[in-house]
Parts: sequence; structure tokens; C-alpha cells
Amino acid sequence: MAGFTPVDPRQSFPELEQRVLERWREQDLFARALALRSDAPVWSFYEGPPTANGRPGSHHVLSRVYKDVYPRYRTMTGHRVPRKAGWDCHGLPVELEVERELGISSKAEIEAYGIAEFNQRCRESVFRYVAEWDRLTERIGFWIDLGDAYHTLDNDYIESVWWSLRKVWDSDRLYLGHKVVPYCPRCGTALSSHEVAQGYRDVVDPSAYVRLPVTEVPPSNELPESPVREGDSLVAWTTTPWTLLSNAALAVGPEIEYVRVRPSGAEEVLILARGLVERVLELGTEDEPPEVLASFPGSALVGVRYSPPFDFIDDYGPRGHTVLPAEFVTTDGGTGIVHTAVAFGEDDFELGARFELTLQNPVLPDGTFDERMGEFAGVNVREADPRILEDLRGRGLLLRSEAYEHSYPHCWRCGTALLYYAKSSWYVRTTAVRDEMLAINERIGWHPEHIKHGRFGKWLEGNQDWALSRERYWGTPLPIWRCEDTDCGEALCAGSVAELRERGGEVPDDLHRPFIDAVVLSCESCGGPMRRVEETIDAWWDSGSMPFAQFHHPFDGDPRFAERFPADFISEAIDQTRGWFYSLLAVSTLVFEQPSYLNCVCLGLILDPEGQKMSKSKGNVVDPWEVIERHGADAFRWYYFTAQQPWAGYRFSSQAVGESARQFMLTLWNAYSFWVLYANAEGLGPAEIEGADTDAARIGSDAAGDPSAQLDRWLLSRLQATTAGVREQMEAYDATQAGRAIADFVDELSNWYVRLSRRRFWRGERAALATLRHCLIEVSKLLAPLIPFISDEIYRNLTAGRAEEFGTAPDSVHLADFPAPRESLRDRELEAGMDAVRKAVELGRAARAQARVKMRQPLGRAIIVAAGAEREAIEGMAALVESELNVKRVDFVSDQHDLVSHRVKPNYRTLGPRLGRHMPQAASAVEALDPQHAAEAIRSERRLAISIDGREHPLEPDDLTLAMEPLAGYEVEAEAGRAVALELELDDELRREGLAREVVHAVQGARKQAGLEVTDRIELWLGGDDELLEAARAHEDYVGGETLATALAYNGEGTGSTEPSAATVDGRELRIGLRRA
RNA sequence: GGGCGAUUAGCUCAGUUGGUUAGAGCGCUUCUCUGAUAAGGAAGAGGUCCGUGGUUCGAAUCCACGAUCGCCCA
Repeated sequence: MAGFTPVDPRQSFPELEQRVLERWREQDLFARALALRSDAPVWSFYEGPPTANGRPGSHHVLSRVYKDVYPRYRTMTGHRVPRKAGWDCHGLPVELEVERELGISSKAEIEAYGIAEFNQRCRESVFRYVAEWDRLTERIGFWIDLGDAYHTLDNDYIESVWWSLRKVWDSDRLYLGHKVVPYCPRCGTALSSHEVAQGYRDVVDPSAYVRLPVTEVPPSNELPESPVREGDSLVAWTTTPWTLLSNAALAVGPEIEYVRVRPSGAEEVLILARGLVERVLELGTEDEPPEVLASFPGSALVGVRYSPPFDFIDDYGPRGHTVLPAEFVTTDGGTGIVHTAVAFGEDDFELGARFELTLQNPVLPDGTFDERMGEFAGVNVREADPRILEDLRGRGLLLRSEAYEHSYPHCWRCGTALLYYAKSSWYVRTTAVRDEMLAINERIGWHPEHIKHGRFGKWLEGNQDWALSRERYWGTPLPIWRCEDTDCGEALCAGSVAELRERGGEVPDDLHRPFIDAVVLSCESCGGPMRRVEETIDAWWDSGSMPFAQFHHPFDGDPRFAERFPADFISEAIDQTRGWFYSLLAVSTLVFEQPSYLNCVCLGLILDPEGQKMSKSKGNVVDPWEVIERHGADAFRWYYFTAQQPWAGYRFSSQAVGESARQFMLTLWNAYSFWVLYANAEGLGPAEIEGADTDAARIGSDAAGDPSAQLDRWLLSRLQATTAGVREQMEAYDATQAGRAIADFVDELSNWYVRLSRRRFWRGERAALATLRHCLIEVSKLLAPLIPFISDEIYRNLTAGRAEEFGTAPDSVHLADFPAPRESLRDRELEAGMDAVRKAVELGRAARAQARVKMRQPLGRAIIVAAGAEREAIEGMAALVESELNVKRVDFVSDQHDLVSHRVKPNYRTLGPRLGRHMPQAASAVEALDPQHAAEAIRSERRLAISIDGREHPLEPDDLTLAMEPLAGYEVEAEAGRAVALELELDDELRREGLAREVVHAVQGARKQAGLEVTDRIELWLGGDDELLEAARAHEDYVGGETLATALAYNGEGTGSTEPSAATVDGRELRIGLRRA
């Protein structure tokens, strides 16, 4: 028998997926899927490179399945979608991992260990878990070309990065700047703003209010006489007490009002902003207010000289230790007098530059005070805070200190609190292309939309120059060589390896440090030696360079760069707005003045079921393998696609995956296994299927009126609607809606079409088999991008070696074309009608439940309240309703009928906009209309009118909704103008039929107990209660047919039968004997 | 402190351009069906749609302010 592979309804999906994977591997299916589209237009995808120095987690599965689903979809819709993998290899995290392994934690130790050896370890470290990444990638069905992956550590990659930096250099946008930068003293390097962004934490720091005695008051040009006296104390405020050691000046707002006050009962005189007096002196409402001696603008304080809190360093230039005017001073907090330490803080630095304060930085790169700082020398600055406060207190300078909670940046990897620190660093002048970046951003399709002008757009608007250099080891070396003679000042940014050779450099085999550091060039202006600056670059620049660097563009003339630039689609977690999303955009704007991606799907966070962030320390991390082994990769994928919009984040657990997948995938699988069961029972082979296919193709034009053909047409029509919707959603990068639409269709297919068509399948009816097969095949194609394993399994078994309805079938769903809706098979009227029918059946079932009448007991009739198109639809499918509700007849009540009364309600949607504030009156006027009269008028399309405040308002038929309600006396279920009543009265005939059904029910139970197959024929003996036997006799054909009895005898015990079984039906005894015939 | 997003049933989530009885699934209780059966169907319990104002004839939906949570930034 040709047959289809039998399907186990309890198939283990993980096990099945392993078999499918095996098949894909054997057939090299991914390569074939690519080859199939080799001439098609490219739809470009860029892989955002992960680092393989850690194990992949559940959140990686999220990004990897989203990176998979749209490329698969586009492939099926006729595009070539090359998928080159990539690995991010450089950067501080890698160095940190190696430092941990080596048990070292400073740059000095790294250099003692040897940069070459250290970098060799980094090189090994970044591929440590690559095998596990590969394994997971394959297992979750993420099709990406791992064999052709790019690596950011390759010489070719580095050379392309150099090329891009040279372009930036040539446009004068790469410069050495001296700025205050966030700096990690442990890692010994400055951090870029997007790195800083990742490390904010709430911390409690001490804040200090410090007295600084006035020593000299210059003649005021504001007032006849300066309001300030020698010996007054300026009250300065800071949240970083350690910076007081290098206090250079004080800043005040020239427009802000300041006062001289003497606190109640005190001798001293303090100067601070007027608005902050009460807060600073901690005065309650009970306390006596301080005596205000004078009030004046901040400008009057400018030039006042004071005694600094510490005297370790006294050379700050002519304006050192005086009061300076500054716009950044506010009265939001503090005292209105801001302590300034030039080397620490952006505002401070700029103020220092403006007033030519000498830049003094008493902090060493390792975060400790230098030898000038007396007792504090060698102490870590932040650890010095308490001692500094103690020292100030001892000298009577500390007015007050309090704990101050604020959010402060920490190193995103090592957790050390950052210092804002004046350093020289290489910058990319991204601010010069800010407007261009904003314009390019307009061309990117963001999902969700609000990212464009929200998080990302706002970030671009506030753009700062990119601090590019890192004083580290394992990274792309910054290709800048400078003449040793600082007076010469010649500098070169190398744009290629060839250029280095031309300049006489001995280029090493490995472009990394320390080898590249040995390349010495000769200066073209002075002939002296040129050496490379020591810095490496921010690894984010590497990642932003991947569009060209992955192809060693422009050196190899690889056509793939142009073909795939820009990407049609990228996707990463939302934290990449400041990471990869930004670096890609910034680099391509600087280098190409173009976007490098046109669509971006942002993914949210994976939280545990309590909504907590998953982290190793909390122990709430879910290992992806646990989920895969338990529920399978498709279940995992299905959960991610349909549980939530991906950017909303997930409350994730293995159990949640199981629940979401069970409902959908088991339903699908059951429908599929059901089909295979009956197709095989019919012994359908290729020939029969071909014939049946013709039937399915013909269904659209099949004779109307046949209820089963109608059901087929309905399912096919729903399929077209679903297909159209899924295409639309997938085009819009909304796999969530697409998946949910498919789930709705599968639910209709299973719980309406299959359930109502069961008898047709038992009979082996070709049209039903063909329709269901066709729909399952099409569903498998719709599902292929989402759940590639199970869809392929279903597709292959239903098609392999056989034709599809509308063409030949390839041997995998992933080689198929994505379905397109066929308008000719769409029947919207039928769909609406079926809705009405389903509603009527639902109400009928509710009525039965209310009346507590079993489904098996046939009833005389159902009376359905419906009119118009709805009634016609139900009438057309009356047989269906009759069998669903087990009633002999379906009747309708129309408006004239006794059974029904009317209620007229206004249609707010149409009347509201017309009548506006008269709406409440209109509503009561409508409800006051005589319902029968209104119904009559609507039926005969006569105009009605209501009068409001003496004005006539004509009513269109659409302005009224007519609800019909059945009268009492029947078991009625009503809802929103629809109702179904059941006639409960039973005659003998109905009662007998009910009993006959009970007998069948009992026999089926006995069959099952005897372990018979559903297709086995039997010989049957019945005994027991007379009335039961009489009922069975009266419906002998029915009983025999239902139970597949070839012989039926009464009152016999049945020799040679299986153990006779006894059942009780309505309190009557029934004995059943049966034997396989 | 600023920006972005979220808040609907015990849980996970839908909810079209504002339209009058706010839904589904899971879970719970009770029935039912029994040739897909670890499925299906029905009923029940469960909601101040985060709060307060406002706009409107009408607000879960639009606006403002506030609360809580998350992310991002300073």
C-alpha cells in the first residue's frame, strides 16, 4: 500500500525535530534553499555578531529565531537571502575574562605577563564556546552560514576597519581631544558614552557642605561697596568630596540671588543662594530664621578670593581660588556655590579652560592620589572620602555632611565606579554628521515604531563626539603613526597594509599589538622615526564596520558588498540602540553618507515569571537546552513569536513555553494525524491523491447547496483570508500577528471543519480528504518560517513524491513558495454566514445545557431568531445546525411571529456624529418608538423620523438596530439580538431514538474495552431491558451502522464473544456481547 | 533629574478610526461529549480597564497631572 507514514498522535516533538534535523543535514537543505534562489533579487540581512566567549542563553535564542524568521519568509516569497554569520572578537569583556583566568587585575600585570601572550589567550578565549553556539544555532533551526562567518579579529577585517578610519581622518573628523571622559581606573581606560550607558547604578555617596573663608574682597564694580566681608564663609557643596583636594575655584550664577546670613545664635556669617538657606541650614518651621545681613546677585561675588579647603596644590593660575561666574549653576540643590576641580567633570573642565585655570590632576591612572597629596598619596580616591570629611570636620570647615543617593555610572564589566577625568583621547567628530544621521534615521523602519523618534531619535539629537580610543591591548589597533619629534608633529593615519609597506614599514603577520607596535615608519617631513600611538579602538567601531569589513571591502573588490548594502533587515535587543544600532548608523553615515540598514526589529528583555531580570546571581536563569529538550525548538520559537510582541519583553519560563505551544501545536498535530489515519484507511496512493486533488481544485466552483461542499468552500475561503493576512503581517515584520492568525485558522480547521466532517472522513470521502490535505499543506507553508521542523514534517508526509493541488511539490516545505491568496476561492458571504451558524449552534448548545438535556437525546426542533442574510445563511446550512444540535428540524421565527418581541435601539455609530449633544434625547426617542411598527418600517424600507425639540430628524434604516427576543415557553438562550429556542417536548419516537443512541454509546464503550480497532467489524448481541431492545430494533440500521455490526441478535448472550459487558442506561440494564467479525 | 515604554480577570495577553453588556487562553468549580479523546463543547465564579481631573452626547481608547514598574540617559 502506497500510504502515508503513519502518525503517532503522541509524538514527542523534540525527538521528531532531531529526525528532521538529520534529514536537513543529509540533504544539505539550507544550501539547496539558497541555491534555489540564486538568480533572485537579494534581500539583505546582517548578522549582529555575538561574542562566543560565554554560553548562549535563552535571550540569545530570542534574537536568533527573530533573525531567522524573516529571512526564511523572504526566501519563500522569492528572494535570495544570503546569511553570513559573524563573531565579535575584540574588546574589554574578552580581556577581563582572560584577566580572571590568569588571576590578574591591572594593566601593569598584563604588561608583565606579556602583551603577545595575553592577546594570544584572548584570541583563544573568544572561540571557547563557539562549538556550543554552533550546536544551539543548528538545533533551534536558525539558518545561517556558520562556515563562512566573519571574525572581527581577522587581518582582513582589521584592514577594512583601518580603511574606514582613514576616510574619517581624511574628512578631518578623527582628532585627538583633551576632554573629561568617564574613565575606569581599574581597566585603565576611558569608556565611550554607550559603554557608560550600561553601567548606571544607584549608590549612596557622602555629600559635603564646606565653609570656605573669604580672604580678600576686590572692589566691586556692581555696588558702591562690596557686600562681602573678609572672614565670611562661602558655603560650597559637592557630592564628590575627594575632588576637594584639588579645588581650583568656586562658581556662582551671576543672576542668582545670594545672601549673607548669620544663623540664629551663631557668630559666623555664611554666604549662599537665598533660595537654599532653609534647606542648607536644616531649618524647621519652629526654628528661628537666620538674620539676613545682605542680599545681592551672584555677580557681586565674582573675584572674591577665599582660602581653599586643602593646600597640597596652590598653583591654579591668577584666577585660582577665586569666585567665577558660570551659567551651569542652579538652585535646584546644594548651596548655589559650586566647588570646581578642573580635572574632574565636564563643566569644571570647560570653566577652567575659559578662565585659564591651570589643569592640575592629582589622580594617577590607577585611581589613587599622587605623591603631592601628602597623607592621601596612594589612597584610592573614593575610599579617601571619609578621611577627607574627617579632616575638614577637624578644621571646622565642614558645615554638614549627608548621605546622598544618586545614580552613578560604573564600569559596565568590572563594576568599578567611574571617574570623570581629564584625559587625551582620540575622537570621531560624529557631531558634524548629526543632522545627516537624523535624516538617515527617517529612512529606517523601526519595529516598534516609537523607537525612531523616541529612544533612538532622542539619542541622536543629543549626539556627542565618539570617544574612539582605548588604552588597551586586545582590539583593532588605532592606525595612527606620529613623528617622535613633537615639534615636527607629522601624523599619518594608515588606510591599508600596503600603505604601511610603501612607507617602509615591516608589516607583521598579525596586525594586533604588540606586533604592530614594532612598525616604525620614517617621517616624510623630518625623516625621523614615526611610531604608532598605543591605543586600540572601541570594539563598537568594529561591529559598526561589518557591512564592508565582512567582505574585506574595498580591497578584494568583492561584489557581495554592493549587492548587500544596505541591509533590508537587522534585529537585536533594544539595548543596542546605543550599541550596534548606533555604531552601524554612525559608521555608514561617516563613510558612505547612507543608512546601513532599512528595517530594525528591537527585542525586549527576558524576565523570569516574577518579572525579575534573569541573572546568574539570582539563579533564575533558564537554560535554553532545558526548554529544547522538554518542549522542542519549534515550541520555543512559537512561544517567542506569539506570546508577546517581541519588544514588550517576556515573563519567561519553561512552563510558559509548554503551555503556549501545547494548545496550538497539539491541535495542528491532531488534525494532521487524523487526516493520515483516514487517508491510509482508504488506502489512498499517489493515483487516488491526484484524483482527489482535482476535486479540491474544483471545489471553488462546485455545485452550491450541498452542505458538505459548502463546508469545504468555507474552509478554503478562510484559508485565503488567513493567507492574505499572514502575508501582510510578515511584510510588516509582525510575526506575532501572523502566528496568531494561523493559530485562529488551525482552531477553525480543527474544531469546526474536522469535527463536522468526521463522518465524511470515516466514509473516505475524497472531497473532504482533499480539502483538508490542501489546507494542511498550505498551513505548513505559512508556518514554515515560524516553526520550520514540524511544518516540514507535515509537508513532506503529505506531499512527498506527490503533486500538490496547484503544481509539483518540492521535497521540503523550505523549498516551496509562500502561499498567495486566491481571490477566486474567497467567499466573504459564506464566511459571514458560517459565523452566524456557529453562533446559532453555540446558543443552541447553551440552551441544551440549561435545560439539562443530553446531547444524545434528539429533540423535535430548534427555533432560531434571525432575519435577513443571517437567516438565509443558517437556512442554507440547516442540516449542519440540525446535526450539531441533534434536532429534527430548524425553524425560524420572523418578526410577525408570536414567539418574538422586538426591541429597537439606536445605532450610536451613525447617529452620534449627526446629532451630537442631542444624542441622549434621540436615544430615548428611538426607544419610545413602537417596536413592531419600527420593524415593519425597516422591512418595507419606509423612512422613520423622530422629533427632538420640535425638529424632525429622518432616520435611515442603518440608524436603528432591531433586537428580536423570543417569548417565554421555550428553553431560550439569547445574546446580542440573536436567540435560539429548543422545543423540549418528547414523543415516543424521539424517546426511542434517544435510547437507541444510548445503546450505540454503550456498545462503542464495549468495543473500546475489547480493544478493537475503530475499523473492525463485529457481530453483536444485545440483552436486557425490553424498552432498550425495542429502541435498538426500531433503529437497527442505525445501531448496526454506527457500531459496524455485520450481525445483530437480541436476547442472546453471544457464544464465543468477548466477555459480555453490562451497562446501565437511564437506570435500565443493557447486556452487550460482541465478537470481531 | 530627563527621555521612552508599560499598567485590562488569579496568571499570560487581545481590544480596530472614541459608540453603550470589555474579550480569549490557562487555572478553578460543575456538567457534557466520547470513532481526533492527556482533545472538544456548555455553564459558573472572577474586572473601580492604575488613580484624579478634563475634552465629548458618549472614554479602556483622546488630553493633562499623578502613582507604580521596566528600560535608557544625565
